[in-house]
Amino acid sequence: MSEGVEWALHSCVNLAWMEGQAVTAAKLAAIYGLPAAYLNKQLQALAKAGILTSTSGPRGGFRLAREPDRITLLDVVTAIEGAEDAFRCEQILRNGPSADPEIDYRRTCAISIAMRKAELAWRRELAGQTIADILAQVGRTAPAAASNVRSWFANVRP
Amino acid sequence: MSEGVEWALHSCVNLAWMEGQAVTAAKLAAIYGLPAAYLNKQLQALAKAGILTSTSGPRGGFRLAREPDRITLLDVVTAIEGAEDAFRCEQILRNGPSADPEIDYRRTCAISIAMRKAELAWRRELAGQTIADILAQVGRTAPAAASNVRSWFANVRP
DNA sequence: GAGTTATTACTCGGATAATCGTTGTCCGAGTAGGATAGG
DNA sequence: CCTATCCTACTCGGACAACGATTATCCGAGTAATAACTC
Repeated sequence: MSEGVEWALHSCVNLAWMEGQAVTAAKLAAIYGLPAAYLNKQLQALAKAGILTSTSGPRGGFRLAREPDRITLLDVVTAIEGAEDAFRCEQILRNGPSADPEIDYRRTCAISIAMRKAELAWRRELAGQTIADILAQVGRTAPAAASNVRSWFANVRP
Repeated sequence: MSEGVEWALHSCVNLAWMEGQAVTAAKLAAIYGLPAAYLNKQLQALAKAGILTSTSGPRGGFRLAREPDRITLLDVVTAIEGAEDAFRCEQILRNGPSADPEIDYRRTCAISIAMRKAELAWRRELAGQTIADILAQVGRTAPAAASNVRSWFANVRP
């Protein structure tokens, strides 16, 4: 899985803590020492997926497009990784001795079905967790994190 | 996910139908028109994981190392893809403003925990399905497949 | 002083390379079966 | 005819390239704040 997923999730959490204030890609990258231009690329993907909104020019940057409890982890992962399954059935049965050109083996092949079942379980788990859940969890285990991030963004050299 | 997973799973099913008779990598590849040398690589991984046994020389080949109901889909996927999680937490929090060198963020970071939870759901689903389950499912939907494969292996040019 | 305009610095956005993992290929080590020669 | 030895063909096993995706970088289009200028 792309490393950008981790960056995107942490960026969403940080943006949630900024409560609607726009933050530039450069600052979001600097907080963890990430390459700014590349993180920018990931944030663009999030914007294209409707998770973030972007504004250009001075005082511009990114902000969450909707409330944290409306953003699931699956939304973020799908925005970065794409919507297709990790296991993609190539229908190799079409070249086998029992092949039938009429059949769509992505729907009938027992292996494909079993793998898809596992993938759906994964997706269901991700869809059941939102950015708000992450915020709440961090609020319990590391209550200082939110204000630390806010003051860091306030004091960082522009 | 590597395409070799699909090949490995189908090969395991075909080997199960051969009931202990050794089949060469070349034949297993020819049945679906796959590159023989590359499939051989995947089968080696399965052998190293203890899922298959391999014998060299004439009349050699691969066979299942244990009964199909003792081989889970997770066993096969792990043998090909490796044991580490798809989402690997790089602990970027270590570079953040609230960093603590003592903390192992792979265990405490809320994002890491949430992603791991989804991954475990995926693994649980795969671990709950065996090659025998696939065989049973195919036996219901395409009863001719097993004998088709057996006669194909019997008649194929050596 | 207020409004308007030109400027300027800043930010995203997409186009462009570098790196790494997956995919694909090849040849050598080892083995088992069979042919062969001897008893 | 039986047995032991040699040989041959076959198969796995790991070492060696090619391709593609991910990772990383750079510069241009657009924008909003700012400063200057006019009335």
